[in-house]
Amino acid sequence: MDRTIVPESGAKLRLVEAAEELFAERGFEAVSVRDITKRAGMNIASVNYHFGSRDGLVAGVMTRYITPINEERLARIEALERRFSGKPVPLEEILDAFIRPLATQVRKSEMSERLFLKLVGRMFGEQAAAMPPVVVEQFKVVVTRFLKALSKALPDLASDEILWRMHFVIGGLVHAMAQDEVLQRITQGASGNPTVEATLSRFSRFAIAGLRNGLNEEAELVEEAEDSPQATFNF
Amino acid sequence: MDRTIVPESGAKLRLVEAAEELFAERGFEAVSVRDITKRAGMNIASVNYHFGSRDGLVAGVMTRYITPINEERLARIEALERRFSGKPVPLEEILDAFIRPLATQVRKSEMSERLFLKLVGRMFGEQAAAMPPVVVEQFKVVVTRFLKALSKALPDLASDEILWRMHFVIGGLVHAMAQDEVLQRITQGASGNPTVEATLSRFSRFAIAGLRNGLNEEAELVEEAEDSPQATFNF
DNA sequence: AGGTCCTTGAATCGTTCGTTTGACACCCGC
DNA sequence: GCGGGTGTCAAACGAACGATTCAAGGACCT
Repeated sequence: MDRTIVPESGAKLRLVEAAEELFAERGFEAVSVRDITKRAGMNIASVNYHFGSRDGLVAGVMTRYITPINEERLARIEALERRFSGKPVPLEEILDAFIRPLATQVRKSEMSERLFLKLVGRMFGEQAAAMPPVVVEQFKVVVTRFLKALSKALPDLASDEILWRMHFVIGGLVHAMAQDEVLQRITQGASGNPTVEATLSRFSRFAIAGLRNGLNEEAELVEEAEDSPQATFNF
Repeated sequence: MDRTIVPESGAKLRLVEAAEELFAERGFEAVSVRDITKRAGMNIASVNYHFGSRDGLVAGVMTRYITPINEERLARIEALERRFSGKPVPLEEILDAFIRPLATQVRKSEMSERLFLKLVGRMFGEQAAAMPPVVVEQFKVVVTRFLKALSKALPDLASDEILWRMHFVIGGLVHAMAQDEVLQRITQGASGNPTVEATLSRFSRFAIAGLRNGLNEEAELVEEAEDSPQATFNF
């Protein structure tokens, strides 16, 4: 028994693939090992044999999907910093390096686009606390790296503020990915069936504006009252 | 037995209050009726007696918290439209009418600020599908009403696009509320312990910029390639 | 052919879950 | 003072859960 996280043997692979689909469809907590092994056409004991426990399988699924995304993020941001050789990388490029890996990895997946995005979205929405330490550590590296790049791109913003805005960005991203049926229900299907590319593109434009908020603007339209900017959130 | 949604009798109230705290702390699915009745100091059967089922209690909790928020949202947007008498309401005011009720209702709550926001955040993040029909219907009204106001405030934006951006806004809001420990962990506590007001204020500024993106801008800094704006999300 | 290791099979473990039951106490109007 | 709701109680229900057990299979090497 090799209890490696990323599966290679056929049996482990079949289990993760069955688990992925079910997790994406119903959520992590609503799927039992019996559901998973049934879909995979395997015995109930196989999960515990190959992954040690149900949590081990969950960790395997998460690692399998988040690791390549974060690796591509790091590769992209490093390439950008090399390309701009010390100079600040434009905000658009940084955010692109953060979001685009979701689109490129979805193409490599066996799952449909919709299920893939739901799965990744659910990982943050429901199971942020259950992420395997390897993934958490990797995510810390990603955040640190991107924070540094963002600080150079937005020199007038405190790093606290950048972190907050990144937090909002991630939230919108996760929500948009995992809760698409909310939008479908509210709009009664008026928004069509957008592709992953289109949705992420739409989101990118939204997020960039939010990240850059308050900078590089003429402030000619913001008729805000400037008094007590901290005591109220009336802008 | 009165199986009304919003509790009035002492016993029902004690149950919802105990349930609220536990749901906020651990999430909806991780709390059993035994946990709830134990904290409330009541018998296991009391949940089924007073609410019909565990789901009935969940619905009661949701209704109790979301209903006043949505009612205040509607009251605020109607007051704004009256005040501006047909003219477009400024975007800042609209978003304020959407977000501020979270802050005003949190003050009326018995729970701590942090738990309250986590609870409301979890309702959308985990349990969007389990919302009682009353709340869903009310939320549709809110969305419709705010969409109309936003369409007038952002006349150059298609209503599809506005809906998408509202979706992103709600996602960021939910994520910021429910997943605050993610930020805490990543920043290692460097961001301090912000108040609800400060967090919502910070978020409002972010969201307004995202909503207004592409409009009222000089576009002097956006060095985007204008070709094939749909096929890629590289801006 | 025999032996070893890896993998699967069916059955079952103990636990926890939401829910139900039936007895018991209380209160209040007739 | 007495019957009929109303609420609470301990106890138990059946179902589902993750995990474990142990025997049997099967591949591979000597």
